[in-house]
Amino acid sequence: MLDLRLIRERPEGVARALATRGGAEADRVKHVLAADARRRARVKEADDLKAEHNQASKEAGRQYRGNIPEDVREAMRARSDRIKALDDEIRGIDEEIAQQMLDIPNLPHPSVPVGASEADNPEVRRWGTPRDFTFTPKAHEELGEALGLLDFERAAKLAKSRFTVLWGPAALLERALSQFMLDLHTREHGYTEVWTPHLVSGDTMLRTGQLPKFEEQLFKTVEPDDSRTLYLIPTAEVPLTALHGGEFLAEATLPRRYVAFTPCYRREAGTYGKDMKGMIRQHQFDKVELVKVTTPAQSYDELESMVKHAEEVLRRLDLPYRVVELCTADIGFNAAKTYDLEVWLPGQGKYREISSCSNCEAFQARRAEIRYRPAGGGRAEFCHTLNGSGLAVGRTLIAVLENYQDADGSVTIPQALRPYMGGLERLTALAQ
RNA sequence: GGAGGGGUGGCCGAGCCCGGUUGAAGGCGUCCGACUCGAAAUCGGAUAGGGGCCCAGAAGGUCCCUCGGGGGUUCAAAUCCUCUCCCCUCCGCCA
Repeated sequence: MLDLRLIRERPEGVARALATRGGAEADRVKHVLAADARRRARVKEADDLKAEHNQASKEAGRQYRGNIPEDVREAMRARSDRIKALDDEIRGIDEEIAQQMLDIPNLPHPSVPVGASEADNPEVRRWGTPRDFTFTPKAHEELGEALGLLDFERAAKLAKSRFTVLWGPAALLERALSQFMLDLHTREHGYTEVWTPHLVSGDTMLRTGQLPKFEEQLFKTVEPDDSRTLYLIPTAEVPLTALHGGEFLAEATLPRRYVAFTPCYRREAGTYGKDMKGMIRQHQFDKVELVKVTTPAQSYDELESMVKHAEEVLRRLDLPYRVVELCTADIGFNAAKTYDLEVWLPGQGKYREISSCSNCEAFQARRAEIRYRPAGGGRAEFCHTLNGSGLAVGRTLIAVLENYQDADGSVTIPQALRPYMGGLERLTALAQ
């Protein structure tokens, strides 16, 4: 959520910045502005009336000691009713404003390149050299199925498409990757590991910006009675960021650096036909997620280091990748600035997203009311929140399969993972 | 599922039976000052959040709202009624 005060003070600037994202949200600024003006007029009216009423009420109590004459009562009741009516009206306007505000995306940071589509995302750097294959590298789904390790048919039988069953060493590889990443981030990068609920309330989803706008992307529970429905998390960003919702953090305890391994559940509505083969785009996938809660002053330094932390995973696995900066048209709803990590997939012959690291500035903190108290005293301020994949485990598994495949269809296990796989050096066809 | 207890300011905790002078005692924490070479201890003071208006703005002033959330009673509600959410304890059940 944006700061309403900012909209009030610099409406054209906000509208202009929003327009670079390409959506129609800039128009909402006008509506908010108009509603806000109406609201303030009503609030003033109501407040004046309340001041009068409170004063009179106190005096009446003191003066009549409980025996208030009927005519005085009558007058007071009338005023009380008028106040109630005004409050109702204000509440209506508040809802109108909130509804608009909740759908307005974050403002891109001034450094974010203006662009019209993902084609305008500039490459920041590249690491590693794609391997020179002496044979035609296979796509992971072909490779995995041939080895009997990836099973899409049975997954579809169990659930539907966009699910995968991992057999034997592939399941182990998924687990090894997860643990490798967690160890790296907790032991070397200073993150605290957190285990959270995977089902969260609608309020939590609202706080981190998933609701109300992206409801169709979420899986949710169906409750037998009228009790609250819960949503399956689409990313651990949700529970990790909302962790400190409504809290005041001491500045000395910032930045908070959290890492969580969780499954992620996404409906992938509107992506029919996209990435239908293999396990690139799934309804369920594992991810090691990094989240930071910082002060505004250090949030952009923290973004740079977070990207480095995610990159380190790929470096240790010796997987070629590049870093791109998302342009205004491509950054997500919550983000002010985002870097994507794209790993080289020989089977597709291109770089594919494997991590996305964003600084959301105060956008989520304002929704979730995550504040900090400045060290030198003074009023509490909203924190800045950041999140990044470190990394998407399923896609990392794909990258390992494709980059480490050999001519005979087997796959070499990267050195860094062997300790996590009982010393296993190679994936070969699973006999069964 | 049954029975009971509770949700108050950054934190802890009183107030609720007997509605008004309590936006809220006390403690902790934090900040400022004194003392000190410095610190601790001690002493003095300050310290909820949000919103409106005045002010160019800050400072400051003033008013309004908020005692889990909604609704109600009342001139007046943290205090009474009601619905609801959450937490805790005991019993039962299940893992």
